[in-house]
Amino acid sequence: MIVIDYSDKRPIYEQIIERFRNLILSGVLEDNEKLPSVRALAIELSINPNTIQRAYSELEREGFICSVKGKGNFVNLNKSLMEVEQSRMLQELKTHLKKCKDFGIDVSQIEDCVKETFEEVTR
Amino acid sequence: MIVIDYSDKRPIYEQIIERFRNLILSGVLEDNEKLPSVRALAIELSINPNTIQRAYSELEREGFICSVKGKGNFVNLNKSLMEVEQSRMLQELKTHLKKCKDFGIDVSQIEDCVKETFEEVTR
Amino acid sequence: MIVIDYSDKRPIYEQIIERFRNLILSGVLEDNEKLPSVRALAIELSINPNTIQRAYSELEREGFICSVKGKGNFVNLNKSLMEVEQSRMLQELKTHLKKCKDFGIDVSQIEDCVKETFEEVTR
Amino acid sequence: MIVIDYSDKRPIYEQIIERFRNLILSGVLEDNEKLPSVRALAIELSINPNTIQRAYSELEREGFICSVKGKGNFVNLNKSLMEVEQSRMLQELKTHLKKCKDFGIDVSQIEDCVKETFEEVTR
DNA sequence: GTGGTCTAGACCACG
DNA sequence: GTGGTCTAGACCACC
Repeated sequence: MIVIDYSDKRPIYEQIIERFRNLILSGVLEDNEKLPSVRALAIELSINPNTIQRAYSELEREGFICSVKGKGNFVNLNKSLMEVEQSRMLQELKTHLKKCKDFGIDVSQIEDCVKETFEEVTR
Repeated sequence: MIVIDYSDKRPIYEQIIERFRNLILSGVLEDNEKLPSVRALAIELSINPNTIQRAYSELEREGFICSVKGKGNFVNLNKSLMEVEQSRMLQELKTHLKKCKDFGIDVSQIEDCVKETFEEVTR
Repeated sequence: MIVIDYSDKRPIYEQIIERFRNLILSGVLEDNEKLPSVRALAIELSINPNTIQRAYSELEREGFICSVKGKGNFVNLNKSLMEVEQSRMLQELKTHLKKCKDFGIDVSQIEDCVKETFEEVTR
Repeated sequence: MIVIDYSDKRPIYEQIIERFRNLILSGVLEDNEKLPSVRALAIELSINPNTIQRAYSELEREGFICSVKGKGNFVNLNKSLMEVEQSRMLQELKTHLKKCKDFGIDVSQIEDCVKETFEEVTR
């Protein structure tokens, strides 16, 4: 479920955070579903439990999961969170597009990209 | 011309690199144009000259500028470099679009974004 | 009567203790009134009976309830306990007010707060 | 400047956070002032640098300080932050007052408390 | 068993 | 010298 890319320059805990965020927002992990325990995941990924702990804490702070002492960590999906996240992504996309424009990339190339990505849905 | 954002978590030298790269690729800095000297820029931004030096070295390594001993650093724009950069950006865009799709963002919203950005060109 | 808030970071048993303390001190639960049995409450809240037991034990130790073997747990309201509790709350309030002052909050704002809260009594 | 209370049940890092928050919001630490370095403070308080680091990270996340790699941590006071914090405190106060009311504490006692606290200002 | 905190000590990137 | 990340191993409270 989770893969660590050691060639990635970002810290491990951040990779884990992003991965879970995606799994939750894309619906792979359902609401209230239990996440692997701190220790179990640490062993599975052969990394230190502290690193997992840190990732989970951050995810809880962001409202993606809910951690209950003695019980575990649970997915905490709520609509408003998804909306916030989506608008954040669109904002990022705009910045990116602006940069593409500045670099002289043509609209048609962008549109091809979009088509290509979203046609995969119909497959 | 160059602004440092201390709230930005990226290292200063990287901010400078990205800024120059953009200025060059977007055509604001013309081919063979002289860049500010290491010392002058360091004073202007009130940062360590080593940091500027590091940015310039990296830019030279990437082929964006050309450093001439005793004379200064000069923009070194060449076509193939631009093409490489453009294809890199499109690749990044694809990754981003894929993520948008996973998060349930609609194609129409993306298309609106694209239109919005590129209509600014005609203004 | 009792609600558990899993997003609350305090342990469950403490939430239960506080809730009962409030119910007793505010007079909702009358003197000598019988509390729900450990097992019944555990089932109702779908939590471990041990947790309820721990809360009841603590409440007994503090003198708020009285546990009678084979019969159940009963509210044990006595005047001195209320006075102790009230002075503790006033002490807490003072600490809080001190902090408000340090943060530059004006007296008038505090007074408005007080009025607002206690006017509700007359409704 | 910072004192750790080991009898306090809250974690050390939280005590440090709260202390700095107060020092900043009450104006003892001025804007852009440099905080003690992670290691220096750790030695001074004879605790682990990681614990200080955690406190500083949290303070940065909350927007109270700004940490710059290789330079240090700096106070980052902005008005909106203070307003948010003040309204948060008033909200807390309301909750507290509500509880006092429920426990049968008289308005006059509260008002005495308020007077007592704010008269100290004129001393 | 679970999560949460802390220590000790190491390594890295940055300025 | 600065902050940031990670590991190893420990202890605690909770359920």
